[in-house]
Amino acid sequence: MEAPEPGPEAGGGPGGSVEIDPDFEPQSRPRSCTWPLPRPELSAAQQEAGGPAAAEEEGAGGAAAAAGPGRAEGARGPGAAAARKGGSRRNAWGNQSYAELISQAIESAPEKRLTLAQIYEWMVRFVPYFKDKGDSNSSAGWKNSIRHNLSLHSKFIKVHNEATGKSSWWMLNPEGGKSGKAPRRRAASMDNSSKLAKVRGKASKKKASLQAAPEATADSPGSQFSKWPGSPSSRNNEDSDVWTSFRPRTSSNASTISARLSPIMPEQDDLPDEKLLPSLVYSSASSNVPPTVTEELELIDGLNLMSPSSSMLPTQQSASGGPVQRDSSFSLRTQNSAGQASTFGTSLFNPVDISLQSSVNCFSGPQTLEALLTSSSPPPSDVMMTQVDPILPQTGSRLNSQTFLLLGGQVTQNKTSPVNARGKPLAQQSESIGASALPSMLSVVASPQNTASMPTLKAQVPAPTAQAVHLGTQPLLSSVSSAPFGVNQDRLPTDLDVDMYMENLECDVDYIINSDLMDGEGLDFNFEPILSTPSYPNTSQASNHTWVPS
DNA sequence: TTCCTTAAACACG
DNA sequence: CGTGTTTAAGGAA
Repeated sequence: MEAPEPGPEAGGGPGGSVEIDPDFEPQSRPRSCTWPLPRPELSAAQQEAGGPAAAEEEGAGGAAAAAGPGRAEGARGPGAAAARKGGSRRNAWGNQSYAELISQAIESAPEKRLTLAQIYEWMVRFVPYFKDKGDSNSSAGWKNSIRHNLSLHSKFIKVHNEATGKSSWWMLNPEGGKSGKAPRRRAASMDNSSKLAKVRGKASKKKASLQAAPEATADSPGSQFSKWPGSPSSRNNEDSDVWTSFRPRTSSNASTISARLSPIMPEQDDLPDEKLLPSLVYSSASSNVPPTVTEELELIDGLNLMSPSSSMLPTQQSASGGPVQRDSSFSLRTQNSAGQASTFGTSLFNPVDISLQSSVNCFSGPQTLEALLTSSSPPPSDVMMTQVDPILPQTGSRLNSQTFLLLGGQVTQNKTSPVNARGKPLAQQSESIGASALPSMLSVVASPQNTASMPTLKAQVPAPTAQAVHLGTQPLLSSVSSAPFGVNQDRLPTDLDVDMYMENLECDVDYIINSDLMDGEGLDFNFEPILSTPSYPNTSQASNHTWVPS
């Protein structure tokens, strides 16, 4: 039924269109990277094939056609065709599974979060196979599959997004459970890895119709804990709403935790199970954050978040972009904006990119997170600074934690909720704060460079999680190695050196690596390019990139 | 067997 | 209607 897709892609018309390359990254992406991401399968596929995207498409096309019709068989049917090539394309679009594609999509987003619609968009834009069928109309089965994958795998987490009124954000679970299962290891080490080890109980079974407990539908916004009591950071809470609501994914691994904790009562009873909780707890331990929150924080934290609302650093983007329309996220083609052309990547995802992430310790309060996550609203939209640069070679490990902690900590306090007076006062505020406060902290940190120097701080913070610092991310600059910080530097405290930046960057990278690849297990794929690719190919997504998937 | 895709039913706003 | 969740089935490695 929904396979009407016709032949568009397959045959016909498309012939010409074929190359999406040009398509998706017309000019905008050149350096910046709209979606910082690497082409999904292109690289891989191409690599193998060696060539011609066209071929790919064609193959795909054919496959596509087939796919529609026959359920399962469709999938592979085409495969044969593909197979002929190198023998690898599993699906019409390449080797990657939906889950992988989704991951890439999310990864590619500046903030690592995307709405369902955006994910679709991404698919359409980057994966040749879907290119033709994207858009509107027939929601091909692929969309269904996307949804299915999102829900199914614990590797994806859903974050409530109320600002846009759209659907929730989908993010990658730091430790995610790769596939729907696999409890993997729980973090034994307290370093940072703990994250949530989810265990998948899998007891789901039927939901029957209603009897399902309330928790089943965690949809309820955060009614229960959204407000979690006693917000530690009570300082601000004007907007506290629901922010990330974990998706309980009942049957999935996540469910475990969520089921247990989230369902109700953030109270302390959550400790029943020795296994999971501990992990969660650790993070929150220091603060009073309710378990639930903790969890979230953790997750989020892992991904990237920022610290308290104010923590942001100065940014510059705002200048150029000026008014970024946050909500317009969809306007993919926002290139128009005054020259910014940040490409839709930005816009697509969401203009607002936060920036700094803090670790849990900061406890910045849900609100913050919320804000950030939901980002659409009052967040410091403009803040952004570094971004992940592909370059940074080594891995710095995590010394930054302190840095970041510092920032976080202090900032946290400072901040408050000024709310905006104008439109995006926050930004301003942050700026100010950033300017004044940060510098000092930074300087402090900077000097030492090592952890050793700051015992105190460290002590304060439990820091296991502190790994992530990650500052904003903005494609805009994407300065990458070339002139990256120039801009930022302006605004940033002079105290810092490039090194600092580097460190930050490192963090990013490192962090990313950790989070994304961390397990390494199955993921070797993609994003790496980002990191590894030293220079952006600009448009060339087609060639180069040799990261081989294993 | 397990992983993955596809399809579809069902709930929710 | 779009989102999300979940179950089921078939195919491939």
